[in-house]
Amino acid sequence: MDISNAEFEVLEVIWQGHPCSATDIIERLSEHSEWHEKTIKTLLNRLVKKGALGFEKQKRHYLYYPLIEREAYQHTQSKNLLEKLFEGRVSPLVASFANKGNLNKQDVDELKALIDQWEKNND
Amino acid sequence: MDISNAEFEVLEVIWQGHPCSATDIIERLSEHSEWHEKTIKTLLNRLVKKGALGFEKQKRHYLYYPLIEREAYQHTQSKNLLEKLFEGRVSPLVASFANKGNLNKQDVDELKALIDQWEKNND
DNA sequence: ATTTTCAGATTACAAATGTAATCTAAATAA
DNA sequence: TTATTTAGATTACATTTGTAATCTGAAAAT
Repeated sequence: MDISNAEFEVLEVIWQGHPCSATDIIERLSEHSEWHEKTIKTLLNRLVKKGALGFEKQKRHYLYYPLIEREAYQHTQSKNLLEKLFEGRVSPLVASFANKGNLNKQDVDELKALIDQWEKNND
Repeated sequence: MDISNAEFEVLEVIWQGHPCSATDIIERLSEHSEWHEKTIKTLLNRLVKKGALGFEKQKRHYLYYPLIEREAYQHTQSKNLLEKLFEGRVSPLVASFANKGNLNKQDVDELKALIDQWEKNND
């Protein structure tokens, strides 16, 4: 299932709180985008057709909810990128950030904590 | 400049060794894909039009070379993904890999080395 | 009970993408 | 020198994506 950029924007607000009506979604998106209501309806339809969203009929409008979790999506997208560009491994990506001066102390502290945790679980 | 998946495959083999002729590229790609020669020519044209490839005329065929570096492409793509999915920070991505059991000792060792290096440069 | 409205369904249409086939001019073969 | 080959240029066409407009039927208003 391939989710386009525009579709992703819609999914994103649904992940932020669901189930929710189309009106809801349109309202929430209006703060970040200039999309026409009709555009958003189209994207909702496509997401349903792709199996990324489900809905329940409620009188005459629908309540939508995600059929894929944000974490799962994050992970598959990340894996795809790493496989495409970094032989599937994380450290070259981190190295690339380090080399460009795009790592700060907070990032490094978090990485250290992750490593400690990993070592606690895998000794 | 937006490079499609198919175009990326072509760029990838050019990064692996350039300058190179279309014939060269077609030959190298034939080991990994079933693309028709004409398809590859189309992709070369599109990459040139997009400014991702340059070429020099050589008698009647061209020698192509990349106009963007792989490292630069890696980095912008990585940043885009992180901004889209992880608030622009690397550690949540690493955390996601750790949580899925997708980190091994080599990865962790490399990350530790990166951190040491970073701390040496930023104390 | 009619009319109006509005949610979702269907249709529209241009640009990008995947995947080639055809055209054209120049180089090479005969 | 004429015929043939062939590299790159141009054209083709279906699908996906961005961005809506129109249609349709049921709910709400009068």
